[in-house]
Amino acid sequence: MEVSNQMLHRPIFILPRVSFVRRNESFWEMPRSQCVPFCAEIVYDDDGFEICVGEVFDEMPQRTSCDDLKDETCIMPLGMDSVRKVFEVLPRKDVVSYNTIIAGYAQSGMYEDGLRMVREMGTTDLKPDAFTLSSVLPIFSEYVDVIKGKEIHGYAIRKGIDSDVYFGSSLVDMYAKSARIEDSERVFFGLSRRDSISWNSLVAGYVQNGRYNEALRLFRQMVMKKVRPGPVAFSSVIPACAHLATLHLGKQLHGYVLRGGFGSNIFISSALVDMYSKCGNINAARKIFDRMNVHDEVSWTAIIMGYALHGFGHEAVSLFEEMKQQGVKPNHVAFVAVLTACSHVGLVDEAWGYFNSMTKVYCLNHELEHYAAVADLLGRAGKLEEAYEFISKMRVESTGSVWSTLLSSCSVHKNLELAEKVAEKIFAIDSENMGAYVLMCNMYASNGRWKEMAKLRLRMRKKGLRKKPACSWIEVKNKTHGFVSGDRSHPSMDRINEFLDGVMEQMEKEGYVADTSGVLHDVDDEHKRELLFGHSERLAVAFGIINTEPGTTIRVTKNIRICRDCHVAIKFISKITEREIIVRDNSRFHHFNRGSCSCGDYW
DNA sequence: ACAAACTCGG
Repeated sequence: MEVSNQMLHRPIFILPRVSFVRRNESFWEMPRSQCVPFCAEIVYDDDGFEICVGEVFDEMPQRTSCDDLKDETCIMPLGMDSVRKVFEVLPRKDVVSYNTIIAGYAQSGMYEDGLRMVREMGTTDLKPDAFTLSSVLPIFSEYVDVIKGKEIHGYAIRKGIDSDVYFGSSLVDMYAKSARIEDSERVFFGLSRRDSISWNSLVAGYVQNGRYNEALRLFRQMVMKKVRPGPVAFSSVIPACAHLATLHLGKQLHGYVLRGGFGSNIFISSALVDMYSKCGNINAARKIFDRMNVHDEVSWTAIIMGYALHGFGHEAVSLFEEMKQQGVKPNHVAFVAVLTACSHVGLVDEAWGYFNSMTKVYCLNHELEHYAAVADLLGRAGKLEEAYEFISKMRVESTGSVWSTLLSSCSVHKNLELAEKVAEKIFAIDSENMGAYVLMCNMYASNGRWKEMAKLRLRMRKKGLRKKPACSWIEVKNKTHGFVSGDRSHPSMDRINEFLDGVMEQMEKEGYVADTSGVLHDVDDEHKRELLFGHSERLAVAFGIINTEPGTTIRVTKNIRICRDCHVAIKFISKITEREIIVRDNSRFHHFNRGSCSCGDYW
């Protein structure tokens, strides 16, 4: 097989950072009888985590020793060279000895050698069996070579070994890693026997393809079928909670993990750190991080990114320094995290230092993500021209998305002239970039340039592009409620409006003036204000307040950036109702408390 | 045979 450089550096699938929990598909809306809780809630105190006893305690997995052993015992593996020497002097080679050496090569990442052995095996009378093929398939998952993978699948069908459990799991994984999740499903549901690894393969596959709801649903099915999830299952499924920002599910999984005795597994702990921070609880994330025995670059990155997301850039930067001090070498993801942290608080000089140290000290290439982070940083800091120059001179091919960040900065800093220039760049690369159309429409609207706006809208319509609705969601009593901007179909709509009207009066007394500049429509101010009041984040916040005890923290997640006026309004609401309100938009958290926001209005 | 972190924009 020919392996080009490009194949080795295959692109990672680009997945949405936040997914909306589809109302009809979320499984926590299943009838109570079908709903087996993973365990009771976690309780926090100063000493750490306590678990309440749940109703299905007896069903919980007991501590499995092998996982903990792996971390503590040091087994010196034989190098592949020695294995090869032993293999070569074998007087009689059979399928088993071939399988052993092929698996050895595949697991040590020596793919070419592995494949060579398969070919060599073909020249003898020996025929590859299910074990051979399960070792070979991961090679093609790694290369995302679905054509080769399918050849093997076909061969297995002819040999009648395609329903083998071992082989089936590799096959599910191979299709999933090649972004063909439907094929994974087909294979999985066609298996005559499934073990915990086959279940895990599909759960992990769903997560890798951004199908988080499906992943959670399958995980639940697995638990209900009494297939006990092991450590690998948890490290696959917890990220799904992180992406969906479903804190209560994540907490339940955490409880399950502790009971199963997987608490010291570094994969799971890192996933939990990430989950808690993405769900808005940075303190819990820190607590788990501090309790870990060892930290690798992944766990450091998770906590650094967590602080970055929450706007604590200085904390993030000092953790990055601490990581280096402890001898953990930052990789390119760690740099993405620290640059993001700088960008969220405007640490321009520090960011340049890190950006330059990547190539000069750590021999890491600047990748698109790093350029994007710096471009974003410059844009947010108002250095629009500098950002423009920077992106133009990038040493990787620029994408519409990097320009989009700048376009957004132009809109924040109200620079229409540059915005038009940037928008043209975007449309040249990607003529169907929705974000750019929407932002430009917004900018024309706020400048009262209705004619240009109408022209742009016509262009959009001709291309058949439609604006994706903004939506927000909130968990109340273990149920997720979604709100779409302007959508009045929620059963509690009357109470929500009543609440908002009441709070509005007080807000105006305290000096709130609606900022209607962000409203896209050419309508009078009164109507604009009404539109603002239909914004999804406001509906979700209001719903949360009227349905929870006084003093409860409100956590809302939104699929796009929080609107400027809503940001002001929620500050007032937090003061008037004496609530802490945490809004997660697509790029960060806003902690509203006593009339101010943790972002310091820098976003 | 299955596992953790990844920028920005709408």
